[in-house]
Amino acid sequence: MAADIVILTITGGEFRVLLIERGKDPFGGRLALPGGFVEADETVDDAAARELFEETGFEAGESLLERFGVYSEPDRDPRRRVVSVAYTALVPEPPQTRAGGDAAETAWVPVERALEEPLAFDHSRILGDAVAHARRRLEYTTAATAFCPKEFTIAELRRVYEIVWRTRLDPGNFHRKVLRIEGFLEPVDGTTVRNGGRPAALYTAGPLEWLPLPLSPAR
Amino acid sequence: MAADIVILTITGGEFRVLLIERGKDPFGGRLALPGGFVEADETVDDAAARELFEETGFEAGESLLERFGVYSEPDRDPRRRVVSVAYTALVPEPPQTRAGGDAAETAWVPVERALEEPLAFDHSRILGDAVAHARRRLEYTTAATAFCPKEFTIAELRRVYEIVWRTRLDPGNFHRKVLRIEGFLEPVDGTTVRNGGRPAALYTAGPLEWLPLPLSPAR
DNA sequence: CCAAAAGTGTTCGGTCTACACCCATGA
DNA sequence: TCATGGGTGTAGACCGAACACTTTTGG
Repeated sequence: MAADIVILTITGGEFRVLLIERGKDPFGGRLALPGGFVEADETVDDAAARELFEETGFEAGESLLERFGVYSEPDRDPRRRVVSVAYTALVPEPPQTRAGGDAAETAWVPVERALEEPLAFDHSRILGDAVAHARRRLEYTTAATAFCPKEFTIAELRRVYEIVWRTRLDPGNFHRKVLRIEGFLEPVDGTTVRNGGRPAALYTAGPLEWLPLPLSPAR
Repeated sequence: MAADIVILTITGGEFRVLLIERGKDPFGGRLALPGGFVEADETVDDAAARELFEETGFEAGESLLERFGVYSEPDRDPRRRVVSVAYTALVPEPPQTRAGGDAAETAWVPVERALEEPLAFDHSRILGDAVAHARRRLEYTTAATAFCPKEFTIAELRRVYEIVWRTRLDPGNFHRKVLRIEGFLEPVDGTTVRNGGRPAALYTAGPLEWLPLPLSPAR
């Protein structure tokens, strides 16, 4: 039993995933997803949270950690049978990745590029499923706020959707649309000018999890 | 590694789940979800499909079989550690349950009642999660057609939503709403009067999986 | 003053709700 | 002919897209 984790973030205007360069065979030199075995006294969720912390320093509560798949083909690991539970973690900003633990090289790779590259094991398939899952989650749930810092502006939230969906959204309409959804955003005092222009109001994520209607580009 | 399966259907105007009375301890005499261990040469999905067939005679393709959870608390089975992957199967009509295999008693229990009753192991929690999952799936996907026979009328489909959501839907509006969603329903020749009144047109499920907008009761 | 980003107003067209009404069968 | 459920028409409320416009900052 193992937990593999697809850690996604947005930096430099790009949608990125954290990959590790494998040192040893099998697949030595290839990029792979972070992951590890489940210990005897922990749940699979615990193992995923532990793995996330080891790689990024984020506690589970500071990110959106969600199981999305189970990979159990008997020969997916050439050495022996390993059933893997796969998770996505949506994290706010790539704090410099800690080159600790396994001492392997880690890198935030743009998702587009990672999808083209052949990864170790069946990780290409897992990554593809994870990205599809994340895009759908943004559509139906409030998951997008997990990519933002604790306090964020509506425009920053909009940019998350624009980058993940590769679309353009009308700033004015988006503004009203998200504010009308009760429980999505909670206002906080203060404004910021960190994006230039007129000072923008700050918000935090509200308690709502499922959107009452999809936030998709159009109908 | 085990697969537990929450087999849901609609009969007699009620939302029901297939439960098995356990013969042996632990939890002898209690009701439990069907389930079994994963063999060395199969995937977890295979194990779930096999279990479904053993209990109901349905092939995986004739139902909507979906993984929705992983239960891995180290002490969830008092005998030894068992990590269980949980599935929902939405099936059309309860063909008489085959009292084969384990020779245990099986019963289609109304979901409301099953949720109140204490089940074996952590199966009450699994059932609760499964029902919540199924209700949400009906909202966002075309899953409801899995409860209908191969050819069904729009009113039959409407009744699925009404029963699972415990609501009333306007027949006329529902009719137009689902027909307008491209890929949801495909017309077939012929009509039926099996529900009385004016003959109703027949449809089959189309290729669409995710609805472009939630089919919820109202906004 | 200008550029840039935030946020508001307004118009137009489509969609949903509610409910009236017609249709096609069996009894 | 009536009861029953299938299906269509329609008016009004509501909502979303498009886009013009105002606001508030930094340079």
